[in-house]
Amino acid sequence: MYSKRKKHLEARAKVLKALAHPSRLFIIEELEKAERCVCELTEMIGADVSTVSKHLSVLKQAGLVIDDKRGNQVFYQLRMPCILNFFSCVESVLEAQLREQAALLETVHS
Amino acid sequence: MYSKRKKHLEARAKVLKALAHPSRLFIIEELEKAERCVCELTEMIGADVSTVSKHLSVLKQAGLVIDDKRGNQVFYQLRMPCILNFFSCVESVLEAQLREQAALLETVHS
DNA sequence: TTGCTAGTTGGCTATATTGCCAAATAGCAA
DNA sequence: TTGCTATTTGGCAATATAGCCAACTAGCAA
Repeated sequence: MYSKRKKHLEARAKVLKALAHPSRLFIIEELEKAERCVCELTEMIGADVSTVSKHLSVLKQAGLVIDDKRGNQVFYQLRMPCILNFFSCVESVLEAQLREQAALLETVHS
Repeated sequence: MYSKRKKHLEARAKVLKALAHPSRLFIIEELEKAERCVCELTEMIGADVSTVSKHLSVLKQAGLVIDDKRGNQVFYQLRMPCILNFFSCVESVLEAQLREQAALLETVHS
C-alpha cells in the first residue's frame, strides 16, 4: 500500500528536490573538489548573494552539505561523498535521450 | 565558468525534478518489479486517474519510463534499470539524518 | 449505432519555488 | 565607537507544480 511507504518516499523526494536545480547541482560539483565560501560560489554562479545563500540553505536542510563559520566567512562542505557516483545514472538517462534524438534526426534525413 | 556547464546541469536537474515527488518515486519502485497499467498505479496510489496520468507524463518526458498501448490500456515500463542503485546514496543521506536526530535526542535525555 | 472502460488533456485553484532588493546580523579592524 | 565585508533573512512578484473535476479520445463489445 502506498500509505505505508509514503513517509519514506516523501523523505526521499525531499532530498531529490534539493538536488533538482542547476545552481545547486553546480554547488555540489564544486564542493566535490573542495570546500567553498559563499562569496566564491556567488562569484562563480553569478547570481545575487542572497539567492546563493538560499540555495545553500536548501542543500543544508536536505542534509547534503554542512557549513563551517570561520571569521566572517562561511565555508560549505559536501556531506555525502557518494553523490558523484549517484549522478552516473542521471547521465545515462541523458545519453539515452541524446541517442534517441540522433536516431530521430536520422529518420528525418533519410 | 557556470555558463559553460549550465545547459548540462539544467538537463540533469530536469531528470532529478521528475523523480522528486513521492508518487513518482512510488511509480518508479513499482515499475522496477513489473510493468503496470495506469489503472493499477491509480488504484495503488489512491489519487485521481488524471493526476497519476500526469505524473506518468512527467516521468516519460524525463526519459525515465516508456509507454506501450495494448487494447484500451496503457502499460508503463521502467526505461532505466540503474535507477534502483541510484537511490542508495539518497538512502545514506536519510540514514545520516536519522543518526543525527538520534544523537540529538541523546543529548536532550542525558 | 450505443455503451462501457481506460487514459489524456484543459481549466481551475491552492501552494511552492525562484530570484531579486532591502534590511538585519556578525566578525574584524581602525 | 565607526566602518567594511560576509552572510542570512524578510518581503515581494513572477513562475511552476499539484491535484481535482470535467470534457474529450480511443478501444472494444453488444
